Amino acid sequence: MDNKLLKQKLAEKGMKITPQRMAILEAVYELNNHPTAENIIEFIRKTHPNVAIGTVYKVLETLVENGLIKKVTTDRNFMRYDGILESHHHLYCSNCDLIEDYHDAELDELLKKYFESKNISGFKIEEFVLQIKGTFNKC
Amino acid sequence: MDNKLLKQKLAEKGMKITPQRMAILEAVYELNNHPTAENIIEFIRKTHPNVAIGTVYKVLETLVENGLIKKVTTDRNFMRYDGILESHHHLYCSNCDLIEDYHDAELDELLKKYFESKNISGFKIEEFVLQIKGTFNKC
DNA sequence: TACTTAAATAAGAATTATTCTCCGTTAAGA
DNA sequence: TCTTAACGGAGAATAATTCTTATTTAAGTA
Ligand SMILES: [Mn+2]
Ligand SMILES: [Mn+2]
Ligand SMILES: [Zn+2]
Ligand SMILES: [Zn+2]
Repeated sequence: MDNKLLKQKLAEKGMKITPQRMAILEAVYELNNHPTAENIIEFIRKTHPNVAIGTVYKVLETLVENGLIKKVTTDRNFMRYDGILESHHHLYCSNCDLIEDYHDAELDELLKKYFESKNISGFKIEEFVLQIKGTFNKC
Repeated sequence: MDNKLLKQKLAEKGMKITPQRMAILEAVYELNNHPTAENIIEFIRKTHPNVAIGTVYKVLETLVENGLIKKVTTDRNFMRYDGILESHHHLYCSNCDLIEDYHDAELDELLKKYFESKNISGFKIEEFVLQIKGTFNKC
């Protein structure tokens, strides 16, 4: 992804544009399989050897708050991040740490319809994420 | 839950029966809103003041491995646990740390049917967990 | 019931991921 | 160019979890 676009994404959210933010946002996009902070640090070190670890965590938090990336939960004790904002679900591998995207507009529609009819009392739904747990044949 | 039943559950899995394991398993059942290790430690301290923290983590891991409890993922940096084994989904509150169970056999059936028709190539599904994010009116 | 032993626990150190603090630097508007 | 609030670097601090080692115990066996 080119710098123009990265700058634009930050600017759209009214965020100050800094090299660190651009590098970290780009890393989340490039490392497309839900990278950890660790993965991101390793990646950006290649081009930005002196970015502080604390900065990476801070920037990731800020990017999440501003809706430029999302957190992906795992049953391990570290966080993972996702640069894909459009609604999608996740295939979690039971054998390894692989989390694959599962895009399915038909499923989204099905869920949306289902919960429109069936409204949950006392709760206002913002979004769904279906965790699909299982194993990949390749694993 | 009485001791007989707790013992039985451990025995069914071929696990050695210890007071610590019984207390921790009972705590997960009693603290029914997806307790953290911290919550569990606090709870069992009332009756078992000298259980080591390391033991709690170890036992929780063992209970998960043996399929007596499940982990519940959050976007915070600690794990939560669930004593309810039957398929169900979760309402995550965006305002606080509340995670409420959402049981819905109709939805389970819908998902099962949907993924039977639509099979995901190269992936064998074991279970679904739908994360329903939003806000409770009371929050 | 007493004996045996592998497995489990207590205590506390160590590790890991993440957050915080403080001070120097910089982006962006005037 | 100047100003300044926001940002980032360095490293200490914290919080959750894991590891290590010695001691204890559950549960099978004689
Ligand atoms: Mn994704
Ligand atoms: Mn639950
Ligand atoms: Zn795998
Ligand atoms: Zn709430």
